[in-house]
Amino acid sequence: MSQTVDRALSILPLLAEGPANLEQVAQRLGVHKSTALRLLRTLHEHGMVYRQRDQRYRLGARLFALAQQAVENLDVREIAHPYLVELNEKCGHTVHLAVHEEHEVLYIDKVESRYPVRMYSRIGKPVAITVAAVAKLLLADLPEAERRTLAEKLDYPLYTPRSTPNAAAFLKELAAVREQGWATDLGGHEESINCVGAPVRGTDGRVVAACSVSAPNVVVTADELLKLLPLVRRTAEAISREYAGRAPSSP
Amino acid sequence: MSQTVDRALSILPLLAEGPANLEQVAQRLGVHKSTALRLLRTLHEHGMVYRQRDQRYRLGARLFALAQQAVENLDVREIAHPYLVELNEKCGHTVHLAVHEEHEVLYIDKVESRYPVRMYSRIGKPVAITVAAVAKLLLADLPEAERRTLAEKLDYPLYTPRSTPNAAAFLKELAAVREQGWATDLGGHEESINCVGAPVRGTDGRVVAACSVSAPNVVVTADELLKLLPLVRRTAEAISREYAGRAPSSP
DNA sequence: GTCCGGCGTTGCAGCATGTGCAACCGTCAT
DNA sequence: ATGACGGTTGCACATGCTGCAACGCCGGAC
Repeated sequence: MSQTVDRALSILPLLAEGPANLEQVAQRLGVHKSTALRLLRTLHEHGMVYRQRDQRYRLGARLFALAQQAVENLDVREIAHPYLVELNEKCGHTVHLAVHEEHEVLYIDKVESRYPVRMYSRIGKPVAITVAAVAKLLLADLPEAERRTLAEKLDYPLYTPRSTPNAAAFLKELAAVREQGWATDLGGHEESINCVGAPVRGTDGRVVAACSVSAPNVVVTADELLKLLPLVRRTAEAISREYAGRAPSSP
Repeated sequence: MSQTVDRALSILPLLAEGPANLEQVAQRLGVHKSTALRLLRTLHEHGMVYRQRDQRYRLGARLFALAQQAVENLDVREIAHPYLVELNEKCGHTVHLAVHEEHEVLYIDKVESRYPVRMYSRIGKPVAITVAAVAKLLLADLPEAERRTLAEKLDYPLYTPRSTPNAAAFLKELAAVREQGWATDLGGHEESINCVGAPVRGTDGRVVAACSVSAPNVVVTADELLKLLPLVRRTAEAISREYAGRAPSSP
């Protein structure tokens, strides 16, 4: 729409391929040297490009700083919330969103079940890290070394007979979760409650959050809850797209 | 220099603080809504900004992709080379540049000593990972869990009586290196050869490479070599600045 | 040492292009 | 229904971007 800006922005992907000098830039843009110079100067003033010793241009530090700041200020909860509400409207059960932070996994959002029977959980509360579906999803994404170290540090309380008993079992479970891209907790925390969850991923594919649907046996059986898996996964993927900024946007 | 581009680029840091709608952007830029709209549209076409469901604007995925591609295509060796040559001209000894790659530490550049006595090493050759100064620098920067796992996997060949004997000693050495920001190898690989090295860091502070100066006892004593430490560190810092794109650039 | 070629830089005249305005539209809340 | 709000469109004006040509600097060739 704006020619000048259009040209200036076209320089960036070009420089991403590697350093280039003024003439190369001008040529690939199809403009006069002086035009390219002014564009590059403006980009330079904003720190978007950097001038090497040999005068060639490269992408600048500001670009990285911006990208980093943007990620930091991205609020998964804000973005995810409408999707969680939608998910709740479709299935009626309790919906959770959780993140991994400082050796803990925390609930950061919750949409209450529309059934009279509700489950106990609170936003900001750490989850049962060895059994919760969301915890498995978040920890399964850690690099192998960190996963092992963490697994060995944890306690494995036997909330129920189906709780994860020890580090070996936990690591095996995490490997499975990592592989399949979803997770469950079938009565591992409270005998009568089941969950299914799926990961929310950022631009780089790393898991930044996890969402889950939970319901007590008295409302739906585990088998029936598992039928919701595709819906949960689609929701998580929609959040991922919006979070990563890839969704098709309207005109 | 270019008003339009200048305004367009000013939008980015503004959006990095968090999502904003058209009017907010227009207001903070001090321009008419329609002007801001056209700028945002252009940015949008290039994927630099993303439009959320609620119509507000955010920084877009392209920005992250660009930043990532740029770091991938950054060639440390190319950037470092002139600095290594300069370092060699100042001290006369063999200068090495190494990176950490796939469980190995590799020499990727070398400037030969100007003294007749030279040391054996080859570009592309893996370094003695448990003793070399550059290896210590690169491994010291790994996250604690990975460092431990790696240290336990390694063999500790006794090249000399001063070689690192085992994982515990190695981890202790890495902790010291991490703390002090430089490393040595005093006869740990070959009895008569000493090295001092310093890390090259990227924008985010992570160590991306390490450079070192090596010299045999017959040319300079270890004490004398250590006197070069400030010079080596300054060189590594200069490379870091250039690599990270922070150096003061000429008009 | 001198010349030459390449590349970045500057000043300028002309007009393409970006600008602000005002009117229009869709949505939401009252 | 009605009004307010925010995004969108078309347009006339002049701003500020464009390409040209001339200049200066550096580095290599001979």
